[in-house]
Amino acid sequence: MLVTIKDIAKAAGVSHTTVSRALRGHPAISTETTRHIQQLAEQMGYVPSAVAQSLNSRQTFTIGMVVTTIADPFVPLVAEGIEKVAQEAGYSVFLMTSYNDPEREMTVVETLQRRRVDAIIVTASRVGSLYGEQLERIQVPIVLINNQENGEFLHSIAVDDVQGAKLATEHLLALGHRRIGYVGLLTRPKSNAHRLLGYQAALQKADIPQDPNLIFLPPPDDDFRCGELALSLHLKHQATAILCYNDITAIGLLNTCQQNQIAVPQALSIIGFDDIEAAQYVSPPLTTFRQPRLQMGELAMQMILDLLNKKSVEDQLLPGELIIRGSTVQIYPEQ
Amino acid sequence: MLVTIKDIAKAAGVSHTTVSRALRGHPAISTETTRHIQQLAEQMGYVPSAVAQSLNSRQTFTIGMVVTTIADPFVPLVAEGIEKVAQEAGYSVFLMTSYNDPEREMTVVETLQRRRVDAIIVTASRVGSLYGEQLERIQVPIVLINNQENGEFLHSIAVDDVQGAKLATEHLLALGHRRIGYVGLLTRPKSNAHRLLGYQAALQKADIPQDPNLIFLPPPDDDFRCGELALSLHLKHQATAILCYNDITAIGLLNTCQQNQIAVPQALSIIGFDDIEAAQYVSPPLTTFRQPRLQMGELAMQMILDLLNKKSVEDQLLPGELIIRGSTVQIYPEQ
DNA sequence: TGCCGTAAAACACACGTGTGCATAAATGAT
DNA sequence: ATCATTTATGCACACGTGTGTTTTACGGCA
Repeated sequence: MLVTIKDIAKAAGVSHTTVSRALRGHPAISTETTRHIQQLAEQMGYVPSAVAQSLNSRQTFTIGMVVTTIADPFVPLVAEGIEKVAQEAGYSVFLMTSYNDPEREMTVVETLQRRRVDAIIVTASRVGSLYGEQLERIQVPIVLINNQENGEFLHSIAVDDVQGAKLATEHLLALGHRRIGYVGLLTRPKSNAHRLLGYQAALQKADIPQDPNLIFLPPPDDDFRCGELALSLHLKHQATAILCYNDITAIGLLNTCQQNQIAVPQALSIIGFDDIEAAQYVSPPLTTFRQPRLQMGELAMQMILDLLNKKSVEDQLLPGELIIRGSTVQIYPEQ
Repeated sequence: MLVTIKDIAKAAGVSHTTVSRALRGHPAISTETTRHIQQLAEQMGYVPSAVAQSLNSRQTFTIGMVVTTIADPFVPLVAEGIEKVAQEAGYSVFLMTSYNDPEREMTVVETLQRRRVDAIIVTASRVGSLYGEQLERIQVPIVLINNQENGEFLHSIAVDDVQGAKLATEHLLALGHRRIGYVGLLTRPKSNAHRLLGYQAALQKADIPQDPNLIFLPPPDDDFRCGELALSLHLKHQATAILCYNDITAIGLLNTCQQNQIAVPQALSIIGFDDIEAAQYVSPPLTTFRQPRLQMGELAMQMILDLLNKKSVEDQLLPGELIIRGSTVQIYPEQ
């Protein structure tokens, strides 16, 4: 059995109250008693029960981190940022996966409530949008990271999708491309709309007429597979460059190009979004718009801490950064 | 404030005891009262407090998952397996990262103890080996996944490193390679030793004399960087194939080859270990030994459940599978 | 009518920790 | 020497839930 403050009290010949106070350095306890009790606690290997403390204080120092799946390449670095800041502030993190499965989403919300988490961070999941009412009933600070459709009462951190797609498109324009395609994903309605918007804004600013054939929205499928299908933008519609919704899509496209003997970037420039780890390893290495994932996690947890301290917080729209690698190149004049 | 069973009791005009029993379907409570109370609980939005239940039952239905970093490409899929099985069994998972930093490792162990987790799973971290005594004192089932140096009192799940390296080497031998190099990592002493063993066993079985120059153990560094350095095995020591400690190392090597105009696999075959996601995206796609990561996570959590149910369990040494892709090829006779 | 058995619900306590208040002892002031 | 004040500690209760035991009420039976 584990050592409790009552055990220490018995050993020291005092009441458990005194032990409790001595251990937290309460001024009303004499220096000598305090020292003695602390020493005794050390000897007996006492470790306070967070469970009992939580029950008493109505704070668990626990947060729920909801993700669609931790295996999504976007998620781990965000999780790392969250966990790091949380741990430093004395909070522990519950990992909960929803798989975009309604049943599991229900389970997750119910579990968060049962566990009495102090706050919730939802990353790239539908939970934030679909279960808004349930989440709100928990009466706990909630921060959403890159969520689709955010409710107005929730706090959020997101990367500036519009700006990102705009920068990426402008990069391609600067390289001389005029027929630039966009591959979107309907499974991420909000950020897809924003990235499309950025793409269109860049074209418009450069006075390039928009060709609807160059916007490709494949039916919902594997991200990678969507990239493979996007090759038609090049084959059928003469795109010389393609902006992909994310890196997985871009890598899928890259892959098909290799199988079809289409030289990247010589024949086709490809640009991704996110800058996942794999982006730098493929060949050619992928030009992409980097999302500051670690920072997003850190900021989200910091925002939670501020909310718990009743500080006022503001939603953040982070800038991101275009990383130029080998998959984009100046268009050949003869084309 | 949240609804408690006392609130329900007041509303129903009974004692909280009756409510508690009614909610869990105790036979001593009349069917009518039970129905009435359950209905009331539903209406009032009652969600039981796991904290209070834990204090009372001395079970938290919580496990600690310790990883070096969740950003390690090996980890997320293992974590997914753990979380999935845990959630189905009513357990929640604390994510704790140690970063191989002694101070944080101490914090993690202490936190696990404070939180009164029912069990612990340690993945690819030193925590399992270095803090054996502290962990043991927690008096809780512990399962280690692919750990370095396992203590004898802990349970473990690991992939068969010897067999994996042997299969990989035999694959290269079958392709006609005779000068096969091995790049190891000193930061993972145990699995490195095992993989080296498998490599040597395959050579011996094929009656190939061993050349110490073909075994390269770079000084501790970034896994990727170690791969880059391993190019010397080819340039200085005429290796026609190189077995790398893991995929990151293999990709590092692959990268250098491309920068130095060395054709892979024509001039040099490369083989990795793990089969991380990126392995299939690089070009040429990487031949590698796949670790069943999802399954490892699931098995680990299942083992925990068995241990908690006092079933006897056995340490597992899983087989893995050689995935042949494009980075290995029949050696050219003229070489 | 009195006894007993049974059903239904309440009482009392436990889990481990923390806090307001009362109490006891020690100190100082008059 | 007495009272006020400070110092140090203990008591009682709270947090929300669960369980062994007791109480209450009711009906059946002798």
